[in-house]
Amino acid sequence: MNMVNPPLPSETSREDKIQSNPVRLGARLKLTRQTRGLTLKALALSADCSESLLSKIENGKASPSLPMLHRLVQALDSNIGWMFEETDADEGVVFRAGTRPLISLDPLRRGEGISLERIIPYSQGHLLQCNIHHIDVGGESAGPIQHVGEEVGYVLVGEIELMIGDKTFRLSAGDSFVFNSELAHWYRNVGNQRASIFWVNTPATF
Amino acid sequence: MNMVNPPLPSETSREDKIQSNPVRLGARLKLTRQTRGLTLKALALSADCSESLLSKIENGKASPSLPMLHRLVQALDSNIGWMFEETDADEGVVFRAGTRPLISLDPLRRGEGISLERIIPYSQGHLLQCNIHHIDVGGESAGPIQHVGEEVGYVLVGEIELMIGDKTFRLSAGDSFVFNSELAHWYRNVGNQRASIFWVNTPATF
DNA sequence: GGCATTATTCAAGTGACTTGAATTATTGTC
DNA sequence: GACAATAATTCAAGTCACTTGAATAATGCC
Repeated sequence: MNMVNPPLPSETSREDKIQSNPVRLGARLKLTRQTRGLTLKALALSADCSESLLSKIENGKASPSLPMLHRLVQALDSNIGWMFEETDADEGVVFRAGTRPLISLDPLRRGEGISLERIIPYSQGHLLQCNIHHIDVGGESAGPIQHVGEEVGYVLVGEIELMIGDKTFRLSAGDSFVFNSELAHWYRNVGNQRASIFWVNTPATF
Repeated sequence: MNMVNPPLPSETSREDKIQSNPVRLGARLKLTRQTRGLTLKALALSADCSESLLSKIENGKASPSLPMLHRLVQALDSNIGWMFEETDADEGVVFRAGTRPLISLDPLRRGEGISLERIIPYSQGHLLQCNIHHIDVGGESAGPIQHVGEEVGYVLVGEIELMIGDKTFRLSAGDSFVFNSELAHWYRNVGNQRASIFWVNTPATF
């Protein structure tokens, strides 16, 4: 190695050290927050920290302390483990039935008796969000998150009542729907068995 | 009808008169602008008007003069006609199983023994494309159309072989996949019954 | 303890968009 | 053609989500 020109000490090294991990963690946190339709302010409030700190964490300019991270994932109704989960964003991913990550949602935020089965893993670089919504008998979604974008779905099994805007539909297995995400929407299992909906939507950040 | 309490004259009526058409035109314009990735400022610049006017037009608070509208669609590389075209894009659309338009595809272009069932009607103004691919026994897709974007799918019934990039997967009912549209992809029915795949992809203009 | 490092906050700044009052065109009516 | 009425357009100010930088509080290491 050239002794006259030793490796630059500052510049990148500092940034890199900060970013090596945090940049991915940050991105994951951001994506999670956006998926939940939360603003920095809102998350900051429920995780009890400042808006600006969140901004820095999400952009890899700071890495949260463990207690902080814990409060964050809690507020996001996620868990620390899978913030670090490895995923392959740009090669194809195939998931077998029954092997997909299952997420139980905060009833207050997302609804009663609903769990999501992830079709598209959380990782950077995905354009779409896709989950199978499993709705227990009598379960229903909470207040809708309204955002720009579009939603498509297909009822795999069960009987549900779906409200889009001011209209109500009763859907059975095999029925499908599309609507603009800005329309208020809400659903409920009205059958006597667990219902499943294959649901795709464009992210809030569009 | 009660003559003592005639319908309220002002309040809503004025708003409604303004909004009746423009609100939809505005929404359409906004969607188009967003699809093009333009900001209000940018569009205002190239259509030679003020940012605030655009905001009002998009929100149905004003309706553009014809010259103005012309400059707008020109800047958006669209045309006035389809700004007024009827689509079910803005209200939700529900399709019952078995009532969806079925399209048999040109074997040369799309493949042998494949027909598509439209989940999202083929009208402009939709962000997503979505179809159920029905593949006859032994049927297979033709050369893939490669474009930027993302694809998600879910095997509803049957056994298929799916190639993504340089990998091959054998999928059964309930399995799902996601991949970047730029990767070459191809599929084939390898079972002994008709196979169906619920398939969503982002348009090229994403 | 003292010192460097880094997490965290506060306050100010930016960019995209919205709103309201003021101005300019358009339109209809006599 | 003139005169209101009405609505299109602009300017300036306001809001909202987010980012940045300097200041402060923790933390860990010697």
